[in-house]
Amino acid sequence: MPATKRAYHHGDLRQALIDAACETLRESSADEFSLRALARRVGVSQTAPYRHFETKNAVFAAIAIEGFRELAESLEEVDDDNDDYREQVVQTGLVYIRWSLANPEKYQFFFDSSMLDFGDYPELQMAGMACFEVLLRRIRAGIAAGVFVDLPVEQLGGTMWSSIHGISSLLRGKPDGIEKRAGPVSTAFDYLVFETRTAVEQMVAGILAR
Amino acid sequence: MPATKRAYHHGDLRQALIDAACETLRESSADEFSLRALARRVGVSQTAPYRHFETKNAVFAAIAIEGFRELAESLEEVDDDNDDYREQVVQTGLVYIRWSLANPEKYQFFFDSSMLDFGDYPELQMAGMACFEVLLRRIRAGIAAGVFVDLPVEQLGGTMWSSIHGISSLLRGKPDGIEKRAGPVSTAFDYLVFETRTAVEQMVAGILAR
DNA sequence: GGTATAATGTTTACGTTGTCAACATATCCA
DNA sequence: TGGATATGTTGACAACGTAAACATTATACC
Repeated sequence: MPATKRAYHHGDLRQALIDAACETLRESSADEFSLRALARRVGVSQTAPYRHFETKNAVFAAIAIEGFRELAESLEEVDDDNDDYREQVVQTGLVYIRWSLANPEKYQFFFDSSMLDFGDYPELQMAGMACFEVLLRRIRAGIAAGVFVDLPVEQLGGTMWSSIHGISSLLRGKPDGIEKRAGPVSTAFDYLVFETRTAVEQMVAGILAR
Repeated sequence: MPATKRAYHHGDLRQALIDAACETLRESSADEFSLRALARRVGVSQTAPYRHFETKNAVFAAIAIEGFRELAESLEEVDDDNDDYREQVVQTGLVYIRWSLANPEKYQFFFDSSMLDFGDYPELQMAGMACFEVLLRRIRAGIAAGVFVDLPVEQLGGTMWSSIHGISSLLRGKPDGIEKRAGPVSTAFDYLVFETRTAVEQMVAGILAR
């Protein structure tokens, strides 16, 4: 199937829908998102999307899957060709947070069960696990090297992922850079200003061998 | 306005709507929530809710406000009439997590900007801040006592709140008790089993004076 | 190459939703 | 007591998710 547009058949409607959906979700919130408006935006009939997605939520699932894969790629780019496991995990956290803030339209579906039931999308589960594995791998190396406390990697991984996700979640919607950035998502919480890097370092400090 | 039901006027429709909405939200997800169904459930006409809430989202805001106040109450119940500030903060975290898991229908709105723009509801901002203040107060005491690192309380508070929220968020929807509990929200992540208390202790360890 | 069949698109239709306007009834205060 | 105000109902509208029936294009096999 060539990439050129045809009059009737689109060419790659599925990906076009995902891309347009992401654009829409950058402009307005997910609960105002409409499949019909998406179809209009792409220039197809209102039921055309149903040839590629079973339901509206399946579009969200596809976006989340794409997101997990892109995030995994970003996490892989962190240099782990050295012995500073502490710094590796700090960097992994910072890249995670940076990515989540740069791609909120995808990240919002990662852990929001009100929109998406992961159980309905096995591919989504796999993509999420693969992403998490990158973090686990680095923590595992750090445990083996005696840098982190000698507990099951799942325990330390759970602590770290929770913490990092917590920051991403609370910072969502904030406009400034992440080096110095307002706290929770609401403007009312703006008096709570903290440095992201320091926060991540404190989180990692919690799992260091003592 | 007496509490008895009248034929035409309800008595306390506003609270009845909030309560029924919470029940509904325990049974199904927020994106299937319908104002009309809510009205039906309470036994009033489909536009009656508009005498008490400007929009559907205002119902969510009211639920979140009620939630923040209840959570603040729970957090206050933690014993802080002692000098063990580390344990105080650990307990605060555990109570927070426990409450969030026991009241997911309210907690889901606390930081989900796709459902709720805090900027639209100043009362919601205030309620959230009041909640967070309880944690800040205990951290502040710990800093003064030299138990936690000497950094701005907003910094440590940000780290702790993010971390704790992260756990709550990832554990949402899990059925088991929190002492030993599966990880992220999806079943696919169930291989990631970690102990909540240990995780919170590790998080607090990250802000201890060294 | 020509044709059956599958893939992909459109039109039409239905029931539900959020919300507005107009109207009805109950409560409260002068 | 009566008029203002709070609170309820009825009816209407446009938008939505999605199913069914139909149209067009691509593909696979002879």
